[in-house]
Amino acid sequence: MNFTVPPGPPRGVAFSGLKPFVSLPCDRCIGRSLNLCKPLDDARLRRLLALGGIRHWKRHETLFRAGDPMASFFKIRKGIVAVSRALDDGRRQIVAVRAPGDCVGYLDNDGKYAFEGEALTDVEACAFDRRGFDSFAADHPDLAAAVTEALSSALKQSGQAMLVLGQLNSTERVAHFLCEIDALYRDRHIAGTPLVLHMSRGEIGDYLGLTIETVSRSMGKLKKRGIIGLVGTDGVVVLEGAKLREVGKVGTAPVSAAAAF
Amino acid sequence: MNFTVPPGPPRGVAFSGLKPFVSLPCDRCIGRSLNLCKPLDDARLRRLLALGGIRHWKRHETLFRAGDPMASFFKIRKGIVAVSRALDDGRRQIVAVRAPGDCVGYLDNDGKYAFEGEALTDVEACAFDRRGFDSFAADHPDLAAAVTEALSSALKQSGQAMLVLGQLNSTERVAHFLCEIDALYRDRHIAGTPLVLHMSRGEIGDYLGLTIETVSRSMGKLKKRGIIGLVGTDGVVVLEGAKLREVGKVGTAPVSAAAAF
DNA sequence: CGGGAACTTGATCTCGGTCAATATTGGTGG
DNA sequence: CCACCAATATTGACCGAGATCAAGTTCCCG
Repeated sequence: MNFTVPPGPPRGVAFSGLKPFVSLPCDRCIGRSLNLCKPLDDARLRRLLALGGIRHWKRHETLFRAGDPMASFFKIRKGIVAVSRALDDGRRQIVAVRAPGDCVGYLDNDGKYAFEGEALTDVEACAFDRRGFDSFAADHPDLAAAVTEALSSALKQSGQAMLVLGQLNSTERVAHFLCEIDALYRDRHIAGTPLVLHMSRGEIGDYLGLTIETVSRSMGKLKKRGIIGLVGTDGVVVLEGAKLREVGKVGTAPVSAAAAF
Repeated sequence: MNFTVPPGPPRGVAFSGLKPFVSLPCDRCIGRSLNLCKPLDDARLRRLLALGGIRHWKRHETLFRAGDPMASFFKIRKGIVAVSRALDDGRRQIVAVRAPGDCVGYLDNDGKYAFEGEALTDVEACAFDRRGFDSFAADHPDLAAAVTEALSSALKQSGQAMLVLGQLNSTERVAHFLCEIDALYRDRHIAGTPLVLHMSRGEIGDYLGLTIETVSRSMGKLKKRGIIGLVGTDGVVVLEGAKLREVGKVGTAPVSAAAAF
């Protein structure tokens, strides 16, 4: 899979393909997801759409790789993406889990992707040429403000994540994680009962700075305490939401939508 | 100390007081620090300056408190500021260390500061009314782009910090910290020999998710290996920079200037 | 100098990592 | 639909890095 390949279908198809992208209530248009008050008008919409094309990835495929030259960033339409950073020796840290409406692959170091993006599920995303988008945003203050808002939101989340990694013990971390995912999926209307994590124990471990075994044991503790139930290998039923939030030290601050990374 | 008090001296004084802020080569004007290519022209400069006033804090004083209603954010002129987040039970995580040229107190949740800002040294900073700044930036695309750049930079740093907290062991973390501070102070031209940390072992611990004792022991290990020397309680001589970066898993990605938080 | 705060050092304990089975699970093909 | 199997998760035993508790020791600032 090579992300530098010209993205997806030809223009006409891309455009019609993008249509539900901006009209379906359950999905999110670029405007809404970036917290603009009003939808983009036709001319602006057309221009913006011309920048992007829809592409697909299967679970475990890479959307973008740290260090590779950046061409475009991605707005997730369907599926979950893990944004991560790795060391030479194999250790890796997932720094964010992103869902439909979010943008990923926006951050660069000197024209190279700063992080790695991996599909946690099958993913459908819209690729936007970074340069084109930036110059477009430069002419549209409200869009630029939306980008600022998204970045601010991501930065607040990162601060919270640092608190989790630096201060919480293993069970607290797992509880926090479950609350976070629950809130995220709820916000994007992809939550079901039970909650489907779409992440293996190993991936959760890479997010929380824990091993597979510790994640498993912490889940077990929460289950034994009657706070959650486990369904299969990927499903979680939150039985005692308040208790779970208490254990996970989840404050009242809401998860904000459409963060970039 | 109440940060909602009208900031600093009267207008005229504030303006003349701000003058060196934009002209001294060792300090940084708002334009340069935000990575604008050109200095702000006179009219814009005047307008922007009208928004801010200079204020001072002593070591350990609070610039802004999480949850308090946000009035203004702060651009550091002198000194070091720790941005942090705390739990009810006293645990706290320093999420960033900021230096002259950086902005702090920019992030809010629903009009309330999202983080806490504490002076690690005596601090001089320029307070800008957030609302006024935002509306000003809305009319000046290059300034908005600079804000985006600063936020992006901070977000990349946060990702790196998550890797440190989640994956590195105690000695690696301390080595990484020393490299980071060294690079930061160098970038802002406040580095000397030896390097003066301006942070107690406890503060370093709150930044790295370690205890005072572990920070001390890790420093001792690095000293015993001949990688650093310790001068007094706050001074560090980097004897083997390459080795230190290797231990701290410091990549080639540069520390970028003027991050916001 | 003198005294209090900060740092270092040592002894012990504990949580989470590591290594090693064992058990589930979910996907596949008969 | 069921049996099988490879992948994943769970569980157990043990170990070690870092936390905790407790003295010393150094440093800095009046």
